[in-house]
Amino acid sequence: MTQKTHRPAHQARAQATRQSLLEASIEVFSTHGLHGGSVSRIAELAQSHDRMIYYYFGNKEGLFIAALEEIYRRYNEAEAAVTLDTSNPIKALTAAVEFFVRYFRDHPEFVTVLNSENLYRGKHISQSLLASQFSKPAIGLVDQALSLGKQQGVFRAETQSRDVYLMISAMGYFYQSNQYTLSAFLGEALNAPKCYEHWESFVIDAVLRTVTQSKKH
Amino acid sequence: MTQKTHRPAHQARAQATRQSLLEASIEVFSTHGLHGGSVSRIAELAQSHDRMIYYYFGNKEGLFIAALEEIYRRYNEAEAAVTLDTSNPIKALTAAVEFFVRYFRDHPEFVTVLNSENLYRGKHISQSLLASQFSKPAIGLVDQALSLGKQQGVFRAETQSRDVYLMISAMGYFYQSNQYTLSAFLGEALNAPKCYEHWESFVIDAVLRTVTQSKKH
Amino acid sequence: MTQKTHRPAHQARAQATRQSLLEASIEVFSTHGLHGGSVSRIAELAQSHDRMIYYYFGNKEGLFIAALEEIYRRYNEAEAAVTLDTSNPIKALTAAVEFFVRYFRDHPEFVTVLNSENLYRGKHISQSLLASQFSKPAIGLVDQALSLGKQQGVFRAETQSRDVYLMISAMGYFYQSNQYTLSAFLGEALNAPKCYEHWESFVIDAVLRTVTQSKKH
Amino acid sequence: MTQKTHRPAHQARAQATRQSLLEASIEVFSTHGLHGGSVSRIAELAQSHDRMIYYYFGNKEGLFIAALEEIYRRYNEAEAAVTLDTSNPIKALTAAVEFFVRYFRDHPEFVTVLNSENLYRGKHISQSLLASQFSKPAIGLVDQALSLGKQQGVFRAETQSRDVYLMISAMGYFYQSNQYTLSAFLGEALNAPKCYEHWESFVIDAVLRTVTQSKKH
DNA sequence: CATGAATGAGCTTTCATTCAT
DNA sequence: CATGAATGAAAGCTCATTCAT
Repeated sequence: MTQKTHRPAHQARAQATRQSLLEASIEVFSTHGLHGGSVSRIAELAQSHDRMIYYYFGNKEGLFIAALEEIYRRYNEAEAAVTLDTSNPIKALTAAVEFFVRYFRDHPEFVTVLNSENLYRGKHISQSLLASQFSKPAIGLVDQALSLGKQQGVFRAETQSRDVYLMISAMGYFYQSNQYTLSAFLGEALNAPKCYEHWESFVIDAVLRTVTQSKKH
Repeated sequence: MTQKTHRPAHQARAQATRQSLLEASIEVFSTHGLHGGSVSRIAELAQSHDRMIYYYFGNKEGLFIAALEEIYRRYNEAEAAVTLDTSNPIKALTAAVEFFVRYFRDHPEFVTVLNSENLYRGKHISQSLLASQFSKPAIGLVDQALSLGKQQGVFRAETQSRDVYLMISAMGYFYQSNQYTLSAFLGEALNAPKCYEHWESFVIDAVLRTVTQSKKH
Repeated sequence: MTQKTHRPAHQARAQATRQSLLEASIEVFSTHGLHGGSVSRIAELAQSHDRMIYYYFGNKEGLFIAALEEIYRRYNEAEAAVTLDTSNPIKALTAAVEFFVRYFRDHPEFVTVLNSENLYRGKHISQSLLASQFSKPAIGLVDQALSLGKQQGVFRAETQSRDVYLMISAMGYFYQSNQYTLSAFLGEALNAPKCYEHWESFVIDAVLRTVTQSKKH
Repeated sequence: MTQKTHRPAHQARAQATRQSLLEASIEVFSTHGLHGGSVSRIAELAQSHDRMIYYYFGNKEGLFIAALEEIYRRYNEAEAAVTLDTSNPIKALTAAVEFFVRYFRDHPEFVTVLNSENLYRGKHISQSLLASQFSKPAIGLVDQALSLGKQQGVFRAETQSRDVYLMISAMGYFYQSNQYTLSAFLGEALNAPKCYEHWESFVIDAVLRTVTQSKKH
């Protein structure tokens, strides 16, 4: 019994250490990549020790997998928190687009860590046991809005949720992911607020035009 | 003067060494990133020596800049080689989309090296003197097709080439760049030919619907 | 007093833990040496924890000393279990030789742990309090056989038990200890049964020829 | 041509670096074993840098293999330098025994490095390309003396060089290799000069008695 | 009696880079 | 134009050990 009274304090501290390492790893991996981010820098940022990374995550790769799972978890969590207007499919789809575009803009670490993972050909996500959990609900938001619109005859029946989800993701993700080369290429700073707003409305427009029933008569 | 007479042979060999190092660096940087790709591996792949990298490119960063410029040069070159059907704007835009989507698919090194550059916030492209050369013609293909369509009243006048270029790039690039995480996420292999074809036609459809004049009366 | 009543159960469990750690340490030290064998591997093999090693043996060196004492104890125990034919000195000496040669063959951990101890110049055995206990009876077996032979006038009087003991040990130990380099060196596998038998009979022959009274007239 | 005049100085220095690292490795490996001896300690002792070990020997294991080959080379060289009295087989065999016993005594690094190699089950010697070179001449000395004695009818015809070589090696090697545990065990310092001399004469006596034709009539 | 958490020093190895010829 | 030699910093990881329950 004495053990049980003591353990919580122990575990709380342990959990704090683990969490700060995980947090630090996301920060470091997202700014330097898997290879560029060193365990010592992560440990330092977490105000812990290299050794603890091996204690909690086995090795650097294990930490990267944990970081990957964590950013996916947050992504899903954020998506699950969105509630759409179920009466108006256009409003609903617009809200969905806004969510994705803004999520990528506000979470650059999601974008860069995923790029790292893709550089290594997805070898870590395939090792993750939690990955399958995340795969399901992801398209949910788009699917919801699309189904609604199809029912009401506003959206074309043949449109696939998967394609629209990819379209939205692509346009939101790419804009954030490649902002530096694009800015140099196009000669304008893509991260300027005005620029962002313009892009967001363009994406909304493009998506709606893509899924909406053409008005013929 | 005597030097000049036997320079050519020298220069040819030197150029070959330089070129093979550049080629090898694109290969290595694209598969391991800037940090993950080591100079010794590049030298080995080029069947040359580390020292030569410093001789020709100053340092690793200089080599990366050169690699970056090279893949951009090839990208522009490929784009310049495309000739559009100037009579039919829809055909022309379709051809442009096909070019971009296929270029990203067939040149994964372009995609991964650009991702590396964006991870480092575009610090190398901004150092490049040749970068400005590449910035101009890039949107040309899209602009050409779009202008044509606008003239003929097929495409909406308010559509901007920049936005459409970004849309096409995003959809082509993202599909290639994130194929590994997406495949895990969606539960299907995105690099399967059928999958590719489906996506390509979806992108064409989406782009056309986005730029086309709605048929009202 | 209450403590004493439930001690036995506690002690039995404790003894089991201690014993399994000791056993595991012999296994690990004998295959990896003192430096190469890590406490974590020992703890793992014993299905216990690193911490227990410090609890029971103070530190890694203490564990090594205990392992050393244990293999010596077993060696002495095995020797004490041998009973010689007291009527026939040649048979007795032959039996003694067989015991030693076979003991080294069947207990490679004895050989390798002793090699480790000698690498460190006997610094642990000199710290052992039990070491003196083991020193006495060791030569007993050889001494017994030799004395018998001397009494009967079969063995030369000037032969010293110590020298014959060393001779037997050397030939048995070296064959086992250096089997890998010797096998590479001689081009034949010394651990083959036939090879072993040949060597054993050669050792017996050499020892007997060394101690036996020359037949002069 | 200019290159050729410069190279020798280069190579001489390089050879010196390589040699000092090799020398230092023998020293360190022989006193601490393969695992216990660290590359940094070796580099320090050689007044060079860790990095140079990897430059010249690939890795730690490569250095160990080189060290192993070197001590074997020296052993063979020393043996090849011995010239036996070809007229007197007893003198010749005595000289051979003396050589081996003294070689092990005077070259403890040979003994300890070989012990290390045997701890690792000969995994390095089997990787060595030079190993086969050393295997041949090794028994030569014993074989020479033995053949001579057999010709003259002094030594028994059925005695095998291999067995006698092993016998001599075993008695010389074991005495040196296990001197620390034996000293503790027997209660006397085996490395005392008097002790050594006694053992040497005992070995000579034992070997001669083993191979000599019994005087029957 | 046992165990999770933490620690700091040390390990082997690889890195990008420079020197001398 | 090219190459062997050298360098110092830093990488990922494992080590034996101690602390606090």
